[in-house]
Amino acid sequence: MRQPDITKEIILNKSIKLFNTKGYKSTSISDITTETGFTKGAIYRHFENKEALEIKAFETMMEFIFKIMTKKVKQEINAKDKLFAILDLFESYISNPFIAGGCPLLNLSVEFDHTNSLLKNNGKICLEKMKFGLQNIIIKGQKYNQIKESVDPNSFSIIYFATIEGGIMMSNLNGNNIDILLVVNHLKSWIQREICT
Amino acid sequence: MRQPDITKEIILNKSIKLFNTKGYKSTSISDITTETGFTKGAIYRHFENKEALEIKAFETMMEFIFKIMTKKVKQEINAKDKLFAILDLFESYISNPFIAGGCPLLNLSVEFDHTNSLLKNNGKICLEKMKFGLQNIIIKGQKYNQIKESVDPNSFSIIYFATIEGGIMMSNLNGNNIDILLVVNHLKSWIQREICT
DNA sequence: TTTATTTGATACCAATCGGTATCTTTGCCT
DNA sequence: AGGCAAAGATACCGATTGGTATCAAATAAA
Repeated sequence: MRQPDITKEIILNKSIKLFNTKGYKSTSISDITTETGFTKGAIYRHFENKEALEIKAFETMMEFIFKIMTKKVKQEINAKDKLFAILDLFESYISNPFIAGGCPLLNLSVEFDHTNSLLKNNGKICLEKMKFGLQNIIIKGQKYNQIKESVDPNSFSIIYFATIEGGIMMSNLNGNNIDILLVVNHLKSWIQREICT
Repeated sequence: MRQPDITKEIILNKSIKLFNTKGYKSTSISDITTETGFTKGAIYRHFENKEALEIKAFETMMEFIFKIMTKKVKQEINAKDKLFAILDLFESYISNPFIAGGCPLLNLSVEFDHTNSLLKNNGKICLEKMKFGLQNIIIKGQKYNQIKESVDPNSFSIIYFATIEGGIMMSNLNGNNIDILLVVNHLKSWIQREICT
């Protein structure tokens, strides 16, 4: 029974897994055929070329992450709990990742470091979007007197995100979640002491 | 005038540049031939295969970084200044990097994420070595009453290093040193307030 | 100056890369 | 049931991959 929509979804999901673990360039079309069980004919029917598949894969991953984060954030009512909820998501990232292979944004930023590709630009946009979301938590928190007035939303978002990413990198290299756990707890204590009222 | 030692050094140095900017897998032998002006014959005379060249390149990069860091650290006499000296090294990393293409350890950890290659293991060892050096600064600092007794050397080294790596990643993606500068200043203020006596 | 050895250039190899043209099969529509 | 468009399999393409065998030139040893 042929189900083209499902076929496309399988190709996309398996590609996501491969791209985010092996890397974009290191994943060949035949890697995808062996992983999906479909042939090149099927892949190239649903996606114009490899780059289009890469872009769609990255976009899908980031949308997925944003969706999870937004949901968790909306469940909390005050700024501190929102920031903590995001940290809790990453705490067990290595042992129980919502996407295999680490942070797609980190992976992309390293692999397409030197290039001027479309994909790198999409990464930049996602980083901005991420920062924007974090800044909003701070700004709203300040409005309701939950966050100190002295906190700069832009600086905070950069430090918060950079620290998480570094923790993911180290945990990924070590193959356990000791490092990310430490980093998350450190951020929590910092937020409690220096950021919240 | 043939100078085999210099030839080998040129091949190694150009490979370092290419591996750390384009990535190991994405750098082909012919990339190296065009960059060096030498042919495959020359490359394979001096290095057994591509993997051997990759390993030697990574080793050389890390030795270089360790040497610079050790020198800077030894120039300072107390723990706070040692920690600050390392941060100063990274502060202008993007605009004036000592190795092009970002942190070799970060790059390697992302590219060889899923593998069990020799190279990834070398990365793990370097991370441990880096942590060991940072821990030593803390332990000696505690001995001379420069660092609070309550500071755990292991946790500190992880948080310190992770935060720097995250800053490098973001600055690399954005193509400027705004992010790493912010991260460095944040770490300095944290060290001043929470780590030093 | 002749000989031997090292160095690096040349020409090739099979395997794999991303991509395409073509063909069979499937399932929907009339 | 018959026709037809869409879906996916097959077989191929030129280019590039890491790697090797061989050869010429340059240097060192005699």
